[in-house]
This record gives sequence, structure tokens and C-alpha cells, in this order.
Amino acid sequence: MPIPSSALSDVDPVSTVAAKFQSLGMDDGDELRALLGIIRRKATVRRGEIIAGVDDRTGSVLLLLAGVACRFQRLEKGRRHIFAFQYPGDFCDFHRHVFPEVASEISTGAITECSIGVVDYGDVERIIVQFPKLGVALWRATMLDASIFRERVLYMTHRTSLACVSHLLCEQLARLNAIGVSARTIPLRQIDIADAAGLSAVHINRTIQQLRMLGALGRSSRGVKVLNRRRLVEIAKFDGRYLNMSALQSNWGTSIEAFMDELDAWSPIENSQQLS
Amino acid sequence: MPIPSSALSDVDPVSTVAAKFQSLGMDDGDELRALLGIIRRKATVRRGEIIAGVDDRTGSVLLLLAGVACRFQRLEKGRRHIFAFQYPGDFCDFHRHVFPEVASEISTGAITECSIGVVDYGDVERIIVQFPKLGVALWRATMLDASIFRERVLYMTHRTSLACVSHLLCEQLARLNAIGVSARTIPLRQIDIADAAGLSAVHINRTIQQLRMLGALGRSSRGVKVLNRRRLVEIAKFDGRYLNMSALQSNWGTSIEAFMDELDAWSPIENSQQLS
DNA sequence: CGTGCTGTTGAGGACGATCAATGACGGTGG
DNA sequence: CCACCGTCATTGATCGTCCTCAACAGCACG
Repeated sequence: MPIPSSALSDVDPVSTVAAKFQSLGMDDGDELRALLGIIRRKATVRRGEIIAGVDDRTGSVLLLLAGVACRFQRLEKGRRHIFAFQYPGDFCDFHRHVFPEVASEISTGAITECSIGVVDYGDVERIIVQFPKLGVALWRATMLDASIFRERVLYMTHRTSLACVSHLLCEQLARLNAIGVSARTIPLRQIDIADAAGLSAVHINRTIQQLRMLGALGRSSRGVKVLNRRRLVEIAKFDGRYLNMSALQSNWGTSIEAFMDELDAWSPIENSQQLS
Repeated sequence: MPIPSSALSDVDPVSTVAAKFQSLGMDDGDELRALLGIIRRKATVRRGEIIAGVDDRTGSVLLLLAGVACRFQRLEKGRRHIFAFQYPGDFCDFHRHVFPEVASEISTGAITECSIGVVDYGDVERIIVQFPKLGVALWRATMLDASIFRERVLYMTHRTSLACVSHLLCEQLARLNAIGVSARTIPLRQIDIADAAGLSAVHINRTIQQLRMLGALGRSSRGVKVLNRRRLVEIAKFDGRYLNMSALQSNWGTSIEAFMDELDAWSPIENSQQLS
């Protein structure tokens, strides 16, 4: 039985960006080539560092090529709110160039070590004029972000922490899956989950322990280890359609059944303790 | 002393759309004329009715010309989550045309009687190609929506209900102000506020009573009556920069001081009971 | 081999949900 | 003109979730 499991640093940038574009409704045509063609250079950012800070005034758009990043805002008392997690193929900071007046407080940080592509925003404007469909695709990317955020807020507001956290984890699994990464460990600290879910780290810890007792999660020194995706999906009542990721994996979303079958094929249930 | 107070049905569609476009970084040039030129017809929707439902499959984009609308999603048990309030000049349902796969569950409803302009989405695509700057402006409109939503979520997650509700009300005042409406009554029911803030209607009621005792609000049979904006802004710690509404009123945002001075000039403090 | 970050556990308290009933108001039809 | 009814606002009481503070354990890293 093949266990597809590639680390996040192994992803191929080109195919990842292509997959992302496919999920935005573009085929791999001239637009994709044009976009890839304007990547000027690459950079590496270490875990915990800022990729794009509040005060940066460069004309560069950043495209995440490997690793996991997050868009966040600092609040008073040093707290942090994470609006979005970002994976290879995602643009980190388009908002800062398209509408800088409005998104001024938002930074992007590296959750794991990240590799990023640097693109000149002027070049983006140029190829948007050349390929109007590309402009619409980038617009759609913003709407996809909004959709993901809306769904999270729905869970934050109207569900228990158990559903909220499990849903958040399902989202990460789906997005990792969409870029060809089938790892069972999600590289997020409990603090990251807390700041994204709007809950305290203490409560996240207790919720994760509940999910462990339900057999969905396991223990892991760094990151969250998923033992049983099917159970996680059940607990979260996860329906991935809002992610529009039919491109790489038609199993998520359209048919939960097929999705779960496929998952269990390579994700044996190792642990099934009951919550007493 | 002049009391500028125009009802929402009195707003002039053209100048309102123009103001909106200005806040998106466009000048009133050919793009605006092109956009206004493709409005095919107008329609009226009564209070409480659906403007754009989940299953509507028309090729028409709707542009709110008068009234207040909201973008919402129905949840189980008949509950409703309001993602955004919409005012004249706002597009109601671009997401449904630009990225229908992802925004499928979202409807738009009329909070007050609404007048809407109907635009053919094909026409929009056509003039976007003709005026690439217009495409960017619409992209920016989506980002502005996202910014407003982010700010609300920040308050929902990290503040008390008092700050959350007062902030929500400040946002509505600012947006009304931006389209030239200086009414002191916000046409939202407590239920609407509850569904937007993610709180129960009962709790909203108690929070509003607190704001009344603090002298910020008054009583009103329908809608929320604002007695003292300055106090409301203080309570909310409202900073309107995230709305990017420098166009019509430079007083909001850039300088809270000037903003509050200007407000008090025409918003006399009628009621200043103390919270015992 | 320390040192700091991350995860874990306990106890107490505050905020907001829920349920249920009542009041106030406006619109409608007889 | 008045009776009726539905919507919206209001109030009280109880309960649960999650926060906060505080202390400690364990691991990774230098």
C-alpha cells in the first residue's frame, strides 16, 4: 500500500501554482506562463520570522512557494489574530498592493520555514492588462480567501470549540491535500490554532485532548497529528465545497462518501478510545 | 443650526455610486460612465424580501441604489448569519458571478425597502477588458468588503459585547455618512444586529440598554437612535481608517479629533445619564 | 546542560446563551 | 373606529462555555 507523504518543503512550485490557478478557473495557458515568468527572485524566511511587515513599502508581491505562512494582525496586549493560513501557491500580500489604505495593520509571518517568490507589482499590472482573464483570476483568489474566512467565522460564532477546531484542522488537511501533500501532521502549534480560532491556548489544548480521546488525533511534539480523518470530518461536519478544490482532488467536497473511503484506504485507524 | 438629515430613499444613485468609486481609488471618468451606462433596469424590493437568493441563476449583477441590504447565510435551526450590510453604491452579489462555486450558500436580503440596478455580468466583463483599471477597482471593492468583515470579526472575537455593538453601530454611521446620509437613526432591528454580531437578540437588547444608560443611544420604535456619536466612538474605540472613506468625509478616520468635533456641532448631547 | 518555548493541568469567575413570558407597537380588516 | 394579530422589544432566571491566572512538565535548541 503506497503511503503518499511528502513534506511541505518538497512541493514543486510550478505544479503547485498551476494547481492553484486551476482551482481559480484558469487552464495552464499563457496566463500561467506569464505569471511564472515575472517571478524575479526567491527568498527564504525562517520559522517565526515576518515575511511581510506592516511598514514594508516595497513594490513587491510575495508568492509562497514552500512552507506555511499566516496573515495576522497584532492586537493590544501582544495578542495576535490570525486571519488566514497560507500554503504554496498562495499570494501572501496582494491586499497591501491592491488596497494598501485598508489593509495597513496586517502582516504575514512564517509558521514553518518558507520559500517565497518575489514579483514586481508593476509587472502584475502589466500582465493583467495583457490578459484580462488573469485579473479576474486574481480577483477570484481574493474571493476564495474571503470564502475560507467566512466559513471559519461561521464555525467560530455558531459552533462549539470541538467543531470549530476540528473544522479548522479539516480545512488544513484539505488545503494540504490540494497541493499534493498527504502528510498526517499539520505543522501548527496550539497557539497558532488558538489565534486563528479566537480561543485561548488553554482551551485549544483541552479541545485537542478531547479530539484525541475521540480517536481523531494523536500526540506529536510539534504540530497536530491526525490519526483518523474520517472521524475528524464527522466531528467537524466538514464539507469542503467552499474551498473549490476540485482541481487536484475531486474526492474532497463533491462527495464526502468517496472522500472518506479514499482516506481510510491509507489512513488506518490506529486509535479509537472512547470519550468516557 | 442646520440639521442635515436625509432619508436613505432620497440618495442620488449617480453621486452615490460616484462616491463609492472614489473611495475605491477611481476618479469620475470614463470608467464610471461606462459602469453607469450598463445598468439595464431598476427594481424595487420590499423590506424583508430576498434580493438575490441561493438558487437564482441569472446573469445579472445587482447594484444597490437605495435602501439597506445584507448578505447572509441561513444556518440550521433557521438561524441566520449576516456577513455584511450593504448601502447604496455597493454591489450586492458580485461573488455569485465571479466565483459562484464558492459562494453558493449566500443570499442577499432587503433590510429596508431597496431600489436596485440590474447589470448584465457579460457587460461587466466587456468593460473590464476595455478599462482594466475598472477591473482593479472591482477587485478593490471585494477587498474593502473583506476589510470591513475582518474588522468586525476582530471585535466579535476579542472584545466585549459593548465594544462590539458600539463598533458595529459606528461602522454603520460612517458608511451612511460616506454616502451623504446624516440620519441619526440606523435602520437595523436588534435581530439584525444580533445576527451580524454573532450574539443572541436578548443579549443585544441588554447591550443596547447599557449604551442608552451611557448616553450614547436613545429609544426608537424601529431602528437604533444615536444620541451621542462621540461617546459611541469612545466606547467602541472606533477608528474608521479600515473603511477607506476619505472621499466624502475626511473627518472619519484620519483624525478622530476633528471627526468628533465636527460631529458634536450638529449632534447636541441630549441625554447623559450615568451608568450607576 | 541550562534556557526558553510549548504543552498540560487545576480552580475560580465572567460573559453570554437559552428558555419562557410579557409588553409595546403598527398594520389590517371588520 | 376598534379589535385583532404579528413583529419586535423587554425582562427574569438558570446554565454552560470559555477565560484568566498560575504553576508545572517536557522537549528542542543552542
